[in-house]
Amino acid sequence: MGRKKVKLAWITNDATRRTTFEKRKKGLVKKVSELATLCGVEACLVVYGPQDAVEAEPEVWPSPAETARVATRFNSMPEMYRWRKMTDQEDFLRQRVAKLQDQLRRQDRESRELEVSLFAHEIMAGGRILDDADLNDAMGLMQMIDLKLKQPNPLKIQNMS
Amino acid sequence: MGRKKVKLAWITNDATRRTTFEKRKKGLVKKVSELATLCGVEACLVVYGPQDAVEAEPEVWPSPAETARVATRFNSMPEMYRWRKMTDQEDFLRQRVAKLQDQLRRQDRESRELEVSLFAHEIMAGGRILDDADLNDAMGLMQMIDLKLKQPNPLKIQNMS
DNA sequence: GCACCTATCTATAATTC
DNA sequence: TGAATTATAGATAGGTG
Repeated sequence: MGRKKVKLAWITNDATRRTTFEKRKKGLVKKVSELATLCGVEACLVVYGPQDAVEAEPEVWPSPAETARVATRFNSMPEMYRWRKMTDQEDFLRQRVAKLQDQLRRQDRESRELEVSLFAHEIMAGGRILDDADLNDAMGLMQMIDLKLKQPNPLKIQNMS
Repeated sequence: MGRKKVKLAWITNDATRRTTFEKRKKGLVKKVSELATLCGVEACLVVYGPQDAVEAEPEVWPSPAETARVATRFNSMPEMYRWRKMTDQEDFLRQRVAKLQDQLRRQDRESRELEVSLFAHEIMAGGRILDDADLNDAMGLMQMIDLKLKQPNPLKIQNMS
């Protein structure tokens, strides 16, 4: 995407490599955020600076808290590629959710998706004061979790962390 | 980058959104790998599929093992150190969140129930089955939310995981 | 739905200030 | 040294079979 085609190999020139790094890192963050927004999916990106750099802080998207959450979720699923099968319970939940999602789409799809995103982000990021309405959301979630806990669960997966 | 300029917002059309998701995810993986090669840096990318998808397998680069390593490295960093350089992303998130909060306030009781269900689904979609430890974590989260509710906004970011 | 196509839009390499 | 500028390579939205 520039004046010349670039060979896909380590850039030996220090200045060029550093410039390229900063430019592409920025573009990458933008792309990841776009994907998350456009498609409403969860994603995270971690880019460490050069090893020789004094500041070894990584560029992260989205916020570190969110990233840590996604990363933890990833790490806690050593057998993640076997999640095809699901319990009757989970199936039921998915059906219900699917139905709910249909309703969502009929009403106010856009805003609703954004709301869910907001709620998840906010709860995890913990960056602001939650109002009563939010508390209700959280309470509702807690009830659901609690309910699920109290039901027999035939497919118990170990959590590594 | 196509026939038309795309609005940076959730794509409502299911087919379009899915196509875009697959295309961009692929492009993103390529970009991340290029950055790592060209600049000799460590980086990782995790992209989850739509929450309503049955297969909850995330797209991961580099290999899952490598990603887990980078993610672990990230998670093991001291908290404050991690937060330092996130100003831009945080501001971005906050702006988005502020806008979303407005919409959130307009929701009626019924829609709230749907949101909670969807949020719960997001958790379930990860394939996790909550156990007692998870419940305790959630309870802790709730306490924290409650605390925040009763205190003036400290504008302090905290890690809840 | 999926693979391929290509007009356009973006990202960015090289260059300039 | 770094912030613009510009020319191109690259990514991709909408279309086709």
